Amino acid sequence: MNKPIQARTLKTRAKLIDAAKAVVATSGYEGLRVEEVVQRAGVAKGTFFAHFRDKDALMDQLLGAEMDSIFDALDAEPVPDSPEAMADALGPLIAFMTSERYVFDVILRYSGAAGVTEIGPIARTFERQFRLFARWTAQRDDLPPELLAEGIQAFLIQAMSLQFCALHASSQAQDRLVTYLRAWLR
Amino acid sequence: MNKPIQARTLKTRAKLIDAAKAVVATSGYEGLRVEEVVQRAGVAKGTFFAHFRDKDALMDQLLGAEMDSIFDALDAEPVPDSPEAMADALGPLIAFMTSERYVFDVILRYSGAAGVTEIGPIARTFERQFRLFARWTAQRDDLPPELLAEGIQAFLIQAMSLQFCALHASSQAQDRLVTYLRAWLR
DNA sequence: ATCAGAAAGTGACCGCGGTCAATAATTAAT
DNA sequence: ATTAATTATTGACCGCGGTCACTTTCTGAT
Repeated sequence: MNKPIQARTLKTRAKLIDAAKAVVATSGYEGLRVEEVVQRAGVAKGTFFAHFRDKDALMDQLLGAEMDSIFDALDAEPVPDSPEAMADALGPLIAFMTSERYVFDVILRYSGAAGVTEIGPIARTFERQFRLFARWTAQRDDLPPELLAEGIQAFLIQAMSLQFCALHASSQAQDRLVTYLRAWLR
Repeated sequence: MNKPIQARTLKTRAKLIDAAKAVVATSGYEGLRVEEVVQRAGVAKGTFFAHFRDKDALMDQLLGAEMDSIFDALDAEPVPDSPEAMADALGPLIAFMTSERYVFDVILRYSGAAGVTEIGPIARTFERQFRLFARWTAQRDDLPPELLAEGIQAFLIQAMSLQFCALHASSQAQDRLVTYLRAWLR
């Protein structure tokens, strides 16, 4: 019933998030160290883990927020009318998700519900993604939009995964995605 | 030119692998600790890392070997003639890859070339998988088998990923895969 | 104002993956 | 057989994520 969140708590959490963003800005997501975050925030290490279950939970927040802003922009755009337009619209998302190998791994790991318990920010963005893709394919009558949307999700992951193979050059993910979508939405 | 591998080296490596398998048998892949492996093998910790770049490299070996034996069986089977038959044939692979969340994560992480440098056992099994799927779809004339094979790979990953979502019951991965394949191979 | 109980914060400590200078075993050349 | 060079092994040590018994701060009741 009564759960009065103390102002102190919000302040500390904000300090931690701000510090984390600053660290990411200079060292990247992979280079983030909890110790450095708490130093910048001016709190003890234990405090960090009172606010985040573990380091991944912080990543979940940071990456989820970043992806949310990307989806905000995507939701505002008109429905793309071709595989090329779709892949084009997904450019920013692809760029972010493949910006670091570590980022891609964390997002994949959290794309489903993280634990069995709680659904985090990243998992929520995958629901947004699903709804977006279902909207993009809503006017089709050959297959249900939900199925088409899941397919697009699968191909998007596939295209980005191949990005990290030594064999494939970078920034080709969009091209591969176009090939997949042409076949899937034909 | 001359790279005479000492007999001692092979013996130590075998001891490490055997010890690792024993640990996995009792504690699972996730429960494996390098310290316990070296204790069982009767060598020092440093020796482990002289034989494997890191813990993941050992996992690469272990998981890759396990998957290889699964593909040996798959290669011997006749080409499945329906989505149901395909999903059925993939049962053992799905069961293994989703046996532990940790296993699934490691396999995904190593499915592409691990580093830029070397292509490991797990990555090799994905090439086998690709060739197998291309063989399964070789007689079709609507789309190139390579593309169809990549699609099957994508949907297989998608089906297994959803397995780990809190929302979806277990052992449904095969059913989902059938739905995907019906649409993809229609 | 005072005090009890709850919530937030602290930092020494632990577990475990990974490193490296030193040492031991092996091989090849004389 | 002796020696020199190479290769394998060792274990003390480090980095970093995560824990927990304890202290400090807050809040609401009297």
